[in-house]
Amino acid sequence: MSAVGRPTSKDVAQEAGVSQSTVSLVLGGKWTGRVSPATARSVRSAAERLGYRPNLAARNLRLGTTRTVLLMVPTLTAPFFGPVYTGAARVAARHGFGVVVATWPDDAHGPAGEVCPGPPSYTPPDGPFASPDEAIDGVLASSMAVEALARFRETPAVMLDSGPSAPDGGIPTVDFGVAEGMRAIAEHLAGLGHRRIGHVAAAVDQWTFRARARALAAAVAAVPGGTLSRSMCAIDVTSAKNAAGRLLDRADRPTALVCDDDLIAAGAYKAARARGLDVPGDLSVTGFDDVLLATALEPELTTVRLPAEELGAQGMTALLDLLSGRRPAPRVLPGELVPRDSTAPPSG
Amino acid sequence: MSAVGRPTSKDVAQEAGVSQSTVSLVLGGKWTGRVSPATARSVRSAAERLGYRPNLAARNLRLGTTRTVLLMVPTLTAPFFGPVYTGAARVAARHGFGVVVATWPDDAHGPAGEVCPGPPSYTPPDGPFASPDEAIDGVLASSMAVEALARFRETPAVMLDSGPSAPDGGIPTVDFGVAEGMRAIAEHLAGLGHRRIGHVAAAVDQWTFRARARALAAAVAAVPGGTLSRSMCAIDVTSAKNAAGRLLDRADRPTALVCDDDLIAAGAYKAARARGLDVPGDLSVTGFDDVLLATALEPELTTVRLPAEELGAQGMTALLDLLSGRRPAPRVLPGELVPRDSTAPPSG
DNA sequence: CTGAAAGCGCTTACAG
DNA sequence: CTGAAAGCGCTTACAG
Repeated sequence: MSAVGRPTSKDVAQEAGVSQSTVSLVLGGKWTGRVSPATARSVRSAAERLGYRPNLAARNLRLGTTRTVLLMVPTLTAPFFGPVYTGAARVAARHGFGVVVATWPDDAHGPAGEVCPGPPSYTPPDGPFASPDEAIDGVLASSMAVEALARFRETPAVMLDSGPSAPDGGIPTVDFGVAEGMRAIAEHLAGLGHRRIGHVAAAVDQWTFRARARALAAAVAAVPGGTLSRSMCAIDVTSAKNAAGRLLDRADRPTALVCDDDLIAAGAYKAARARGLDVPGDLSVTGFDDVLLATALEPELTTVRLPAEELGAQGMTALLDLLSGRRPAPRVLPGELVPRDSTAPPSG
Repeated sequence: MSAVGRPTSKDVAQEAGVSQSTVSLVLGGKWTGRVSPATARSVRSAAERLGYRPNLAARNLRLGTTRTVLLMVPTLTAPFFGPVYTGAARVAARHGFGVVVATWPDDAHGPAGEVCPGPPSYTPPDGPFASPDEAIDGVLASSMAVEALARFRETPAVMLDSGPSAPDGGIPTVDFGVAEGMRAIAEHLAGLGHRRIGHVAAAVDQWTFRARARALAAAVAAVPGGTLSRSMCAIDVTSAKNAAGRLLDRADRPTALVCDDDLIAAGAYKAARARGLDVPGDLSVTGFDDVLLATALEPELTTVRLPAEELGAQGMTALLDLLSGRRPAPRVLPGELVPRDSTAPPSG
């Protein structure tokens, strides 16, 4: 073994008394019929003895491939994206790929000028140098604008939860059946007898929220006597509470609040209780996504389950297809209505 | 530019009419005083024209470093670890490092035999080959057993939220002041007049939970007349509800339930309401962590705020120190009691 | 069955 | 100020 640092295949070769190429053959699993079993055994044991781990940079350089895929998500702080990662990583692992996560830059940059004194200083070189996370074979981009993919012009990519792409040679997509989900909610509420619906909508410029708003509007319009009011908010409890409150303070108060997200529904609960309104007795509330929170709330939330882990898994499958030269067809994962205890017939 | 694939520095050199080494010097930002400004300009513009991006594998191989750090967390599905990543990534980015995330293997492997037909098949080579995520300079390991670090024997590592390490040359650590936090909760409850305390404890073999149990037991023992009962559960709402229920059904029902985690507290709320007990009128409940859920619940949860993002940031700072040859001192981030509406004096 | 050699695309002495 | 060359540690034809 060389004087310093990790052992290389050369060190293993020397230890085993064979050539470096033989080591590579054996440890790469391509030796059968080319290397004698006895030699193979001795190589393996030498590698073991030295604690040999191959240098991935060298292999990647030689192979021109990294067997690594980048998953881009808006944030890891929202409860939705953990499962997306989990699903993607599971499928990737089965095919010998790794997944690295990147969040939008603004997620990685907190308020300026805080935190931790005295780390080593490093000035990134000027010039068009890549950040470390770009040694990848492909990218899985979730819940983003198509334009944001521009920097990956040359990289095989699949878009997740971003809406259908251009029909002509567009990027492969995997989406949720958001419109069907919203329609199911509207029909559920209409079936209970609700007519005055309020939409507590996320003020986030993403396809998924535009699709939700569009679908809800259409579905309510299809209900005889159905009316829709809307209030926008950020995806946090306080903002949602305020937005829901605005709807509840109207003269023609809605009997049901359709929320764009489970967290927003939590805010709606608060707005209701602050006004002495019982959920679901005086007001029905629905969520969207079915994250953990939905069953932690009381009453448990009627919502639409979006299979986030499946989104990651299907997206990774599509990307692996793409990397193998196939053209995956667009996929849509159905959202499923999960009726729980936050919806009931309107009172009075 | 070569017939196929991305342009290399050689292509840029040819385009600019200079040598490859000059390109490397210029784009690496090490040219001042060694290359004429005019040449530098022409190199830059050639690189731009060709859309040149350096090959990271080659650079890593040459430099023997990847400027990438691995963050190991138990799961990304729990709301706690997103912020840890965010804090770590923010500090890393400031120093030109990237962060890749790995979860415990069991997080990446769902139920067998499901999902997605027909992806390209790949059999990982036998032998001691690394998975793609191991081309790293160091590791940040959160909330894990020290033993699990064995595979990183040779890799600089910092342990997060895993308890103090061996005093002699142990791995650097960043921990939360979990014991102080638990003590603050106990004192808060004692101050309100509570004596019969129930502990709804996470049945998870991690330092942080052992420390919570130990600290709570000691703090309750220090209260005159204080008694502690305990019930264990998994960290999910249903399991927590059952465990809390067992405590509430005892003859000497506790007047306060101390929960190891905010999600467990949500289960405790449910157990209370199922028995017609008002929180906090009939029963005080406390959580731990202060995740989003804490303020989504009603009443809002009295809990201990653990600065998860700061844990990631401080951990990364320590790791960068370590990579620079310094020995970071162990750090403890204080947990802060956040009194909200789920605690009150005991009734009767 | 085994080994010598080329080459992936960089960075960095070294020579001029 | 600029270029030719070595070498990081692999994989894979190719020759024997």
